Amino acid sequence: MARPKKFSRETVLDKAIPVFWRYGLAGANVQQLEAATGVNKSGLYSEFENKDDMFVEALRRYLETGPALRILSSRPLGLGNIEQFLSLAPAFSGDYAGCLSVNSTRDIALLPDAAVRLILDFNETRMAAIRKNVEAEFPQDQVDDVCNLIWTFFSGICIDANLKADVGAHRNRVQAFMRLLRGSASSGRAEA
Amino acid sequence: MARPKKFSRETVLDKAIPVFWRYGLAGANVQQLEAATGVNKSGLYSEFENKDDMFVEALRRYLETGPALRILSSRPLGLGNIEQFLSLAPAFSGDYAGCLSVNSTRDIALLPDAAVRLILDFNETRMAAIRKNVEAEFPQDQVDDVCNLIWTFFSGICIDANLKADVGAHRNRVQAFMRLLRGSASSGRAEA
DNA sequence: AGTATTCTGAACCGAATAGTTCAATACCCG
DNA sequence: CGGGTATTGAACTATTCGGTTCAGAATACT
Repeated sequence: MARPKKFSRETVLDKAIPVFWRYGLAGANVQQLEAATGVNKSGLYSEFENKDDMFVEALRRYLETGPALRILSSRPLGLGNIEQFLSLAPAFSGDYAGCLSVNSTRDIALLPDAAVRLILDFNETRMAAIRKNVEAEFPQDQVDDVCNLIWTFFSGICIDANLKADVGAHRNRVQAFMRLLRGSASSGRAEA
Repeated sequence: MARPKKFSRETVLDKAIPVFWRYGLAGANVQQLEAATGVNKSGLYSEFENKDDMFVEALRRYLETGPALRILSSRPLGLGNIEQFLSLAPAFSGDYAGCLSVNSTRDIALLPDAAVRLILDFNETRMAAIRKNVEAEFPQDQVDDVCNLIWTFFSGICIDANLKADVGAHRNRVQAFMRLLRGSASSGRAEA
């Protein structure tokens, strides 16, 4: 009957993600999005409202398909999951590293409301997932602090990844941080 | 003889800094810079080559006048300086928070070479200053790791500050991190 | 007042931008 | 083959952008 779709919304978004990742919403232009997705401007604008919409949908897909929540909810809960999260959630695949969501918090002043909401909402659910793992290993009165430390550390890793995507250095840093956390966990329980 | 200068290069840069800080190089436009500095476009372009140049000079001035190195080299060296650095270096003055340099590493793909060099160079000297303080309190084999932790934590703080500039939460996070560090320092020395 | 300098305002330019439109074509399937 | 949809290409608009130019106003000193 008819010609079938050559591209799916999802694959287009997957290819648009690295562009926004690297250049941000303001820094990315439609030509780059055409080149990266392999889809014509006409095609893009038939699938998305505008560049902002494209960005929001890319960010949504990024957050939905990313490994963070899956990693953080795997059993058993505990610092093992945190280590996995810190190791794997900031992607180090080929060209780009870090995290689109963390990068985007830097651009927060320029983002459409929908994107800001996505970021804030996901920050909450991600933090809740982190917390469940922390609660499994730390006394209650330390949980807040440890969660904040983990999140801050994660953000720092992601930003630094823009500068140099060095897998080895990344692993070392995560391990050093985990040693610190584990030391704190055991001494914390010893005190309790 | 002649009309004296109404604005100085330095005050203009000081007023331009928050604009780049908040919107980034790509996200800031000349109109915003005019409004923020109170200087006409003609005036700006008589003082600076172009927008890129304005950004580079703003970043340079930011790094030169910022408190980081001063804090980190005050005597005695040690974790006290680190705490001061983490507490004060990310500015929380009024509207804007975080750090222009950290924010700019997110935009690294769009920055002029001179800006990239500024960031990398200052990262090195800043890291060297951090290291001197760490060496005063940690056994040699832990120094690298601890330095990386501190820097990563700092970056994380700065990025998160774009989202919510909460002075109280900031202080709590720094203190929690310092507790962790101090615990590690004492146990590290005990082991040695 | 006269003069040298600073600064502004506004007009202007070319390039790049996001976004629209539509005719032409590629494609699949019955 | 032919009908119908997916996609492209290109032309086009409108806006914004960075950047230039320059005449004239503001200012301070002699």
